[in-house]
Amino acid sequence: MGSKERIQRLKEDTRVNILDAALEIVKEEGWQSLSMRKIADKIEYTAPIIYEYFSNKEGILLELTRQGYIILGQEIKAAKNMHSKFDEQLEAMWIAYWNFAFLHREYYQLMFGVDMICCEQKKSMPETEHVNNLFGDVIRKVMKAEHPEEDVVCRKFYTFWSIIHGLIAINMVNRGRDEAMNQHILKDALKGIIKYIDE
Amino acid sequence: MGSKERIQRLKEDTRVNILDAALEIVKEEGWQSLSMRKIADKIEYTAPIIYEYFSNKEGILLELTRQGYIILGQEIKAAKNMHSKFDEQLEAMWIAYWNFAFLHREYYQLMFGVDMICCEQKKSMPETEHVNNLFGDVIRKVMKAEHPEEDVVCRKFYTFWSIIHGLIAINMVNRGRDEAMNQHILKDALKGIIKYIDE
DNA sequence: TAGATTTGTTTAACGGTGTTAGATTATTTA
DNA sequence: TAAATAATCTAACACCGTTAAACAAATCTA
Repeated sequence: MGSKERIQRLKEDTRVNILDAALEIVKEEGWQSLSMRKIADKIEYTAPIIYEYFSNKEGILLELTRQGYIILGQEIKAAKNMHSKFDEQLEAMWIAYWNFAFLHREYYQLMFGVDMICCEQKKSMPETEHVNNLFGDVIRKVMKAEHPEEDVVCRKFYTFWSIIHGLIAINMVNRGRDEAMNQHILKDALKGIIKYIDE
Repeated sequence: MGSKERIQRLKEDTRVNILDAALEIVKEEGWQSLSMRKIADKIEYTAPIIYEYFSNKEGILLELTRQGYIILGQEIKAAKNMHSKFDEQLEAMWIAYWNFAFLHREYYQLMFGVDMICCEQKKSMPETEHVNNLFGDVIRKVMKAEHPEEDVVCRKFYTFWSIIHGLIAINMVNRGRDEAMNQHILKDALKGIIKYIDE
């Protein structure tokens, strides 16, 4: 009677295999050339089988987006825990965000690419919310005011995010640029904004 | 014998028609659903005829990118000419950049979308260079140093660009957000960076 | 164990994509 | 008017996401 569960586990396996295969293809050939048939090839099935596990291609992308947010959340949390001062925490967290973008380039492109899909579904994803809250909490603590208005915290977060995302995006299209220069820009910008944060 | 030129003019016309049709489709349905056949439909030809005017789809996108840079360049120049002080010029230019992104959303997405094509060909496009120089010139003037190193000017430009681009990108995916808040963030960020520029 | 039922998987197809080669029509030239 | 050239289309190729139907394999039922 345990065979039910064994089979359930096997099914769960191919679900994971699909996601892994997709990511592997993207790493090799980019998002543009990810196709259902290629995924099927890689897991040694035919294409329609994928629809037993995901409702469509977007379903796969959405799941990978979730994976990305989970990884990002972990790495940001880890970076935070390396420091005790709030402003140092904040800086470390954004640097972790930056590193994530280049260490997991494919995830980042999927999660924050301009053209990208979803948007509505992404909003109602708890993993997204979680990452945002991680930043919100620390920003709130860095700010001098006792009970800063939620509005202002949100604005600060957006300002940060914009700067980092802009840096990353521009560095991704003009890729192969001077890495040292970028690190310099990043630290410069962070310092400037963190100082500027408690006005 | 003037008929040669008349025909040449007609050919030039359909070239323009192709580009116009493409842009119109994108405005109606987005970049995702732009197809050669739809363009052909709109100009009342069949698809293969387009290849008489452009080597492939990417050729069309590249030409539209160029158009975009020309418009952007004009609007930035116009904004600059409205002011005499250098720092005011710089602020106006970036606001013009911001406005371009939302006034010509499609162009902006094509020119600066993360996933996007080209990159190599875009580098060797004089129109791109021109826009960059417009900013470089003014940044150089705003800086206090007599002859600032080219390196530093470049870094400043990238910092600016990153911030604005990030703001725009994030505002485009989360579109329909509070416009007033964004204007506030934009002006805030600009003021901060312009002050910070002559360190 | 034989038959019925469910499950897993594939084949074949639809309508779409970018692109090319070849046939066809229209226009210009001699 | 006949030949040559230019303009345009038809048909096809190879790919894409997706679905319906057919098939095979395992499971359940009597």
